[in-house]
Amino acid sequence: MQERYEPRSVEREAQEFWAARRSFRVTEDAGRSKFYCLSMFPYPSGKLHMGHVRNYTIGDVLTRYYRMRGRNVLQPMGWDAFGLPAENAAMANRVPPAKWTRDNIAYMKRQLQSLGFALDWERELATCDPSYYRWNQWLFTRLFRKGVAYKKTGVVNWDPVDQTVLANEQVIDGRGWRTGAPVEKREIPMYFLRITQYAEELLAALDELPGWPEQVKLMQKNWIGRSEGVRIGFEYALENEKRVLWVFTTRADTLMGATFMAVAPEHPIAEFAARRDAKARAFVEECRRTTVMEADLAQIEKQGVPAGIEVEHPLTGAKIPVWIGNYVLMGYGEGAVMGVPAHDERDFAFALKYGLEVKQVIQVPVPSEREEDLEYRRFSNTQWKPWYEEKEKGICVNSGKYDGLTYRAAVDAIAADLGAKGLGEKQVQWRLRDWGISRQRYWGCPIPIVHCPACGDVPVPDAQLPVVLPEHLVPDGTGNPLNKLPEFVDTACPSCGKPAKRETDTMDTFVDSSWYFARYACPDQGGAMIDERARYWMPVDQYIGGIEHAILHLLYSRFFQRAMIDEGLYGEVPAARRRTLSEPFADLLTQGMVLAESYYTDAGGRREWVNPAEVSVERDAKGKIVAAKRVSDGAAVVYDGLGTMSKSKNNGVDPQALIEKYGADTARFYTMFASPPTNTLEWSDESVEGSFRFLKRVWAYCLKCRGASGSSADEAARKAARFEIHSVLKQVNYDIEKRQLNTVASGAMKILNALERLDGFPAEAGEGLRILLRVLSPITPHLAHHLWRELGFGEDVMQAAWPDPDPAALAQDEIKYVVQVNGKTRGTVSVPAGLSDEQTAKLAISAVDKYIGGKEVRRKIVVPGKLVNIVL
RNA sequence: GCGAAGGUGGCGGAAUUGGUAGACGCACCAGGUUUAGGUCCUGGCGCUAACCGCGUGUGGGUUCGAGUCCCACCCUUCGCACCA
Repeated sequence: MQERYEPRSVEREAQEFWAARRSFRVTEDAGRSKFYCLSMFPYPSGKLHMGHVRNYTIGDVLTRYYRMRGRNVLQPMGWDAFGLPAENAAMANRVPPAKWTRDNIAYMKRQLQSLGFALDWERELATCDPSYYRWNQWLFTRLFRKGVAYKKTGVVNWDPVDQTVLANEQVIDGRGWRTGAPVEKREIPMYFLRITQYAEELLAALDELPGWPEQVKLMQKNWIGRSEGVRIGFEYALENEKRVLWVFTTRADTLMGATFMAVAPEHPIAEFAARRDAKARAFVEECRRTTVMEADLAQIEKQGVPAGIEVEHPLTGAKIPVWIGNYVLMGYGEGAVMGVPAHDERDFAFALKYGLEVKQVIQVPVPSEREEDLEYRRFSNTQWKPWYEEKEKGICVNSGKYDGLTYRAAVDAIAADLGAKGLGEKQVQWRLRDWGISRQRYWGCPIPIVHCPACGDVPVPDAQLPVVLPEHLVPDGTGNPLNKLPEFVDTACPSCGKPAKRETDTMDTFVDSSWYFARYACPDQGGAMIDERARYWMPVDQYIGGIEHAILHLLYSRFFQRAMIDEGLYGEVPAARRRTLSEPFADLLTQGMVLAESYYTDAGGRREWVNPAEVSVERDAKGKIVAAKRVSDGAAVVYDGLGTMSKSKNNGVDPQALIEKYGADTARFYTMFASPPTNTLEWSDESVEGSFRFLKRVWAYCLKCRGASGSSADEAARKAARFEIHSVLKQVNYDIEKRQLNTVASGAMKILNALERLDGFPAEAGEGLRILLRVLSPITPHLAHHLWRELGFGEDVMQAAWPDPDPAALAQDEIKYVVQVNGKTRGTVSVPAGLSDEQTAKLAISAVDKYIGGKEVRRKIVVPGKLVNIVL
């Protein structure tokens, strides 16, 4: 055994051992309980970052732990390989995206392997391979024929100079990121997936996902956004034709207070008004230009113009003016609202600006005296407070036959009356919209549709799949290069055989990642999307990834899983199994971000970012940071706080450099030890050093232990050491099940501390060391593997069973009690096991005699095995 | 604005059901080995001059006993945001 711990050779040797034995290959085994442990697959951006290391280490620790617990564990890896960065890199370097992507995959795969993850590489997949994406296409054609996929026009960001579609993140301050040209909204035909068909189920099933963080479930709930209300029709006449303007409201009880209508600028009425009236046209035009991002909308002042139309109140027959309002969203409800200024904050602001009537129809119990209500009172000449500032909904007033009704009763009555006239019904509205999957991009999965002048949009038949993406193209920033490739575009109609044009749009890359987890079960399956092996492995038992995917990726995957089940891809699924199988990820762990400090030098207002590794800090006697400077030249640097690692702030830590300096095991140990998995991790080079120091101490202890035997430790000391080690082990086993991996790492440290306190190497030391190496093996697998063999404990620590504490070791002859007087801790006392509470209390009183000082003992509280509280 | 999570030493963080607050580590201090430095080893380390004092964001409460439970408030972070 080497004197010094040399991670490089230890890790190479262990990795060769695993490779030679194909240690991580897994097959289906009906006789064993399966555990599918999955980390979100990476986008092959070039090289691994610390977030990857953290993510994959968490997954690997759990994988190795459950393996040692006897489960049949699958942990695969693959590549989310389509996407925009490859096109950008291609433009910058004039390299085809395919080559750039595959080079990156090769490099990052070596990095992952150097970290020693227990991955079954025989299941590796990349979404840019035709063998993978053909099944995107295959499923799409199925869904298209069923109507779950369909075509309609959708709004995109259009760069008029490059003649190309921009992603939201490519629009900066309303301008194209490359050209600086003002971005336009443009309507183009797109393909959609009818995720709304599953809205009800996707929402309801969230309540049956105990393994998901509440936060994520809530975000999904809000995203799906179910609300109950009433759809109300307002009749009007236009060009001698009777029409109805429909609105949706959750507050039908305020219908009697509607004094105007507001429609979205994209609403047919607005478009009609724009054709007829110059002012309306100008307003609609301006709205189209102003913004693409919906979030900005909230900041803009409410504005509108009259549409020149009046509608009829469905209950009173009163004439109500219609306005075009910039605050009305076309994409929600009917794209039109009834304006009830007295009881809606937005309607009120709008009415205030344009002098529209305010009519109170709800009475709220407690009048408000608050300052901000005064203006309102002056305006409306009433003595009450707008309902939206109240928690209660109030009762109807000024509402004729509805006066006195509460919210629920009023909504029911009004809905019934509207229903009788055919001008309203109760309705459930969803915020969730259908998923537009068309991307006017080259580096993605081609949408398998052929446009035929005679037959229309024809899905490509199975026999002609996959529609292979040509890989030699280099985009130049002026639109999708597929459009300029006649051999791709020009084809024959699969239906009639006449000349036709192939669709050149590709799919949103979220499609690729919505089912990859199922494909890992059977990546070699050439004849089907998935096979019976997916039935064995699905659902994923533990999914691990970033919170940034809390909504889209996870929601789309939940949708896809259901669509795939409904397509019969999992065969006949009994109802009970359907519930568990529909949710692709039974347990979800969202790991926190990796943060680092950033520093800059300030030379005349110009910041130069200095890498934290090049900064030395000065501390006072208590360890507080008082100053910082750059090591190379002593220049003073300014601390800029913690943030995500980024190139712009020059505060990144390169995993590769870390591995080269300390080894993979230190990188793994540190990322586990520094912080609980779900918290942010604040990077500290000194703390990395501390983790390395611990691994060196483990090595040194094993080195000493190896040749030695015998001990001067007495029986009590040996027993105490054994008690401590097994106590720590009990805690470790509890912690790992609850995914608190930082305390698992510190538990390993505690075991080593206990071993080092023990003189010599009695049998208890050997036992403790076996426990230590097994506890360490998921976190630092190379080190544990090497030492396990060096000490002759066995051939392969991974094959050893995970340790459980020995109840005999945890049994004590004497129990230490904490003694409190009046609730304050005043000492401890050792009590032989098996004494009565009364006897224990007597011993406790004698131990803290001087705090009692002859006063009367009024009560004695004994918590068995823990403490005694003497109340005077 | 709405929603969620969280405030514990100089720092990261521990503390199953209320039961010795600060485990484990970093930083810092002292000593030792080596000595050019680092490595390595030993000890100390919430505040306080000290205590039988004070301490888990602030103020109340429940309890023999509160970081943990209840009420009110303050602050931070994250998510959503004109969704009718």
